[in-house]
Amino acid sequence: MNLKELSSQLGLSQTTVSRALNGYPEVSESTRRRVVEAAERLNYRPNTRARSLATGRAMSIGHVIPLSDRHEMLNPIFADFIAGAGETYHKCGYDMVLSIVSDAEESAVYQELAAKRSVDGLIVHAPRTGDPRIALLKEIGLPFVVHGRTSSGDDDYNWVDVNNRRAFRRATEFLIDLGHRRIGLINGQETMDFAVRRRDGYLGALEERGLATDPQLMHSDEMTEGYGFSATQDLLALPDPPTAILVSSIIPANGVRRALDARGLTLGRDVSVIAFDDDLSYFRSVEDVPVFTSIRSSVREAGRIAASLLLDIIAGSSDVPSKELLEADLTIGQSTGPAPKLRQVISES
Amino acid sequence: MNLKELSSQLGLSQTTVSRALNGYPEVSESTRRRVVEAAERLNYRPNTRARSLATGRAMSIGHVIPLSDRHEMLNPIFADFIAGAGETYHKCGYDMVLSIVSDAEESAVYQELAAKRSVDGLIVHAPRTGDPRIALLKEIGLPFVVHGRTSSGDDDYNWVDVNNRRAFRRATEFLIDLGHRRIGLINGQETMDFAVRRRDGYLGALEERGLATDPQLMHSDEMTEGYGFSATQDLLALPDPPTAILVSSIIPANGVRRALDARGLTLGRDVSVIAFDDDLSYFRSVEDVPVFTSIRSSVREAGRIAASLLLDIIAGSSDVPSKELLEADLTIGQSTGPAPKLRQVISES
DNA sequence: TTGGAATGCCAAAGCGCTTTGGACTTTCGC
DNA sequence: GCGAAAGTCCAAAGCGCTTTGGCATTCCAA
Repeated sequence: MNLKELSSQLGLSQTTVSRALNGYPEVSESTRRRVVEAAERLNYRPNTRARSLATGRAMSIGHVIPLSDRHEMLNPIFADFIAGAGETYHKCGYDMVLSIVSDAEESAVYQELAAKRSVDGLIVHAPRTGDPRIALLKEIGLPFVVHGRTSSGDDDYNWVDVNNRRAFRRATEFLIDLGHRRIGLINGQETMDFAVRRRDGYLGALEERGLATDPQLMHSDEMTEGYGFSATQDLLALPDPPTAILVSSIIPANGVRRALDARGLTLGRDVSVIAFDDDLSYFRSVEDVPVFTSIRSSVREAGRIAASLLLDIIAGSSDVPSKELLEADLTIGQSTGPAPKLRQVISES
Repeated sequence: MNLKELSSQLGLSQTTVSRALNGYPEVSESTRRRVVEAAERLNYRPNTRARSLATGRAMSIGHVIPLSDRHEMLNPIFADFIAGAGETYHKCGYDMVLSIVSDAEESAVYQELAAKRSVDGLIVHAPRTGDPRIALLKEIGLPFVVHGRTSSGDDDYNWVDVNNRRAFRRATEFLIDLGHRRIGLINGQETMDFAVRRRDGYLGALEERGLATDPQLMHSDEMTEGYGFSATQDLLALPDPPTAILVSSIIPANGVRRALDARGLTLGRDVSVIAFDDDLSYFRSVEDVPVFTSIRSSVREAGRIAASLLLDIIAGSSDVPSKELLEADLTIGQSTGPAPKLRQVISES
């Protein structure tokens, strides 16, 4: 069923049927009703490819998901982010086209998507510090929104990000207030911009409070469960191990807990842990008091926001560059408590 | 840069340029080289929408990901599956269009994708028992491949699935061989077909070995970390608790371990655990001996297979219906050991 | 030489839609 | 009663590509 057939069945011109369906004013209410009813009945939907060709708008948004070269891993964060973005697209009649490519191919894919005109805009995932993609995309001229930021001087692009620095500063201060003096950091890969900001927040709080920083307390890698486990093992093996650990994601945090359990240490008593929680659906706590004290920010919500920002930009109804900084909130769970020494003092008094 | 411009720059007709780029024989090698070189230099790519309109092929595959109505959750399995499928599409010049929709909208979305002609085929995720989508898609007439199966009588469709029944039968037998007599099952939602097959495998092994089955030992729900935790708590609270637990995914398995730790029980000694491991990248073990004894089957590989099967079907180069049953292998890790009583007997002798 | 196949190229139609630029009819103010 | 202004509809062009059908030219066997 196509427009020609439909309009001939209705005894109307293609023009009128098209206008009727697209809500143009120059068609009478009675014929519009007739057209809409017939379209419904015959299950007519305009062919997207033809429509796109005629309008020049692809009606779809590209997401290019980088696959870590070293490990071929797909960060679970993407799944939730994309779920959020997808909701928005669906509401606005856009499609989402997903390319999963290795780092090396990534810029070629951007070029291609633009040249082939198969998307009207792009979401950029997982920006690195000084990420060359931003300059590339500006040159290409396709509207884009970055999930995260990149710390090169140029801030003239659209982004949606969590206030990572502030979040980690606050979490660190919270631990310091609890009496912790040696605090470990199990960070994400510090080629990623978000990881750098988190480290900055952590270091900033330590310095401000006059505490020593120690490279031995700081780990950085891809945020897997296994990494959380082995980094914690390393931290606990130090001559002067930390009494608290800051973890960059809920997934390695599971590994942290496993390492503590293996050592017979109790989470929240012997070692305090704060995790950054992207509110990944399948890890959401069921308990009244969440397992982990965490800095929380819904990555799905970020997806929704980034998507509607991008659609606004494409529609021309948004000032550019457009930036959105989301705050994360600190939720107290079972995994934090006073530093052990302090705890002793308290119980002795 | 479009075809008209490119061909006028080359002083050739659009026909010839198009044929040159698409590898048709009726163009001389020398002009073909000239054309290819110019296209390269001017960064020309055919407009996908125009090309699709002309050829009638959308050159993209739809994935409709259902969002659980109750929890708005996105199963992390999808991420890895899609990563695998994406690789295949990318290699073959196809795009992947992703729709994330709530259960209720799902069939409407299929109808729409078909009527709008925006995809050449579909992958069906997470089939339920007697899933109505299969009949629907047959009626619609769009090629499709199901990831998993559905147990209604009709088996006349394309699918890629893991041999869930066999996998759970083997895992159960393995535990029985270790002396376990009461074995818990922490299954996925049993509205899902895969979960039913797993339960069947588990029950089949018990019955064959003459062991009693006990509904109290069987849990079924969405496979979150929290569910693994609370189901384990319930199991341990039974008057006659299980000495071994079979878990349907690595994610609730983390919750299982947490519950055991909380009770002061040691994984693999006090309670044995086997998890079904979809080989989710971010949970892959780093240890030499994996943490969990598991039945493993790469869901990413399943994605690759399903995608290339679908492309073959679209190309007409595959017999239909086409079915692929993948076997899962049992990998012995640290989480299993002889049943506690037996262990006593062994150490006393 | 010459007829017939290759070879190498092109003009134009067509994919299914939107949109431009009328054309015809009705309504309305004066 | 008449011109202007709405109101309602349509034919045809055009989006950028592929593909059909055909036209020259060259090559070779007869």
